[in-house]
Amino acid sequence: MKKKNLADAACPIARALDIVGDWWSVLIVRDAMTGTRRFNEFAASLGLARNILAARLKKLVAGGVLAIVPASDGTAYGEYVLTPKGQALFYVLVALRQWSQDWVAQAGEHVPQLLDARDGLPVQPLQLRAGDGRLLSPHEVVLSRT
Amino acid sequence: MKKKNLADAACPIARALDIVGDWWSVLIVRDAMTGTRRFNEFAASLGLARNILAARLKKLVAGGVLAIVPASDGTAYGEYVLTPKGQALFYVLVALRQWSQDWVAQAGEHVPQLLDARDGLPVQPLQLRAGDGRLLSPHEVVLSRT
DNA sequence: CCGTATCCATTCCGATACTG
DNA sequence: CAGTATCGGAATGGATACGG
Repeated sequence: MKKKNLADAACPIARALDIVGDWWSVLIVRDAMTGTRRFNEFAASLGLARNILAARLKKLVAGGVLAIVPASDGTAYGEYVLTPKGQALFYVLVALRQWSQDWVAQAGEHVPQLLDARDGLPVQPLQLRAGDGRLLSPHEVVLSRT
Repeated sequence: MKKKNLADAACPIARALDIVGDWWSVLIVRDAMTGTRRFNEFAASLGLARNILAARLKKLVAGGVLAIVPASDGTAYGEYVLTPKGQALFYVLVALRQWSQDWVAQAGEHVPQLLDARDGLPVQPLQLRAGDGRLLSPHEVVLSRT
């Protein structure tokens, strides 16, 4: 049987997973946010096979997360850059990274800092706020069934 | 060749993906946050095969995201509940859901509301703040290379 | 340097039948 | 009700060779 298609699911979380629900796509977006732009840069940084990198890039372009721009230097090849839609995934990566640091921490690892591009100050953790502005912890909030 | 193992990757994002990097795991956690606890409840809600549901639940338990508690009613079977580590994934789901609603919106859909469990008020979007308290947009911030 | 094409192994997923 | 066992098809992923 065919794999289930989440693109037209009722739940927005499920639809998001249809675009970035796999493994490599998330890491590609992560690398794109650090300035990686070229095919071989992605391949070298991620260490994945060229064919599946090509497939993932194609899917991300089709999903509107990445776009191919003509070139920045003189070369005839395109570069993969994040669209605004792709840049908006930043919050997802921050949340994931924060969760991992809080709960999947590894001994003696170098924690990559999240920095403000202008002043270099470390960014504060993500925070959920209720309508009246007060902070919420996860167990105070309910995710309604879709 | 073997699939690459991200469990001991240097990047916290990659390590997180080793636990919840697949499709169904995210949806299982989402359902767990809405109160789903029993095997067949998950199976019915997600519509996935029983064998892979069993495998995913096992992996999530091994990863410390879910725990099996004896029973809440009288039955002899266990129930799957989120650990604190699993509850902390709430922020990731909120970010993902928010991104999807902002950028992958579907016409005429019913948007599931995110509510404060106590007063029922809708929750405000996730916000990133710099050290001095001001709001940051994604393109203002740099995710440093890992 | 940027991909595509091919081959192969592994994994994922669905359907179903079966056991306690 | 809660799984386990098995099967087949599809997708994923790695290695490599090839053409633009």
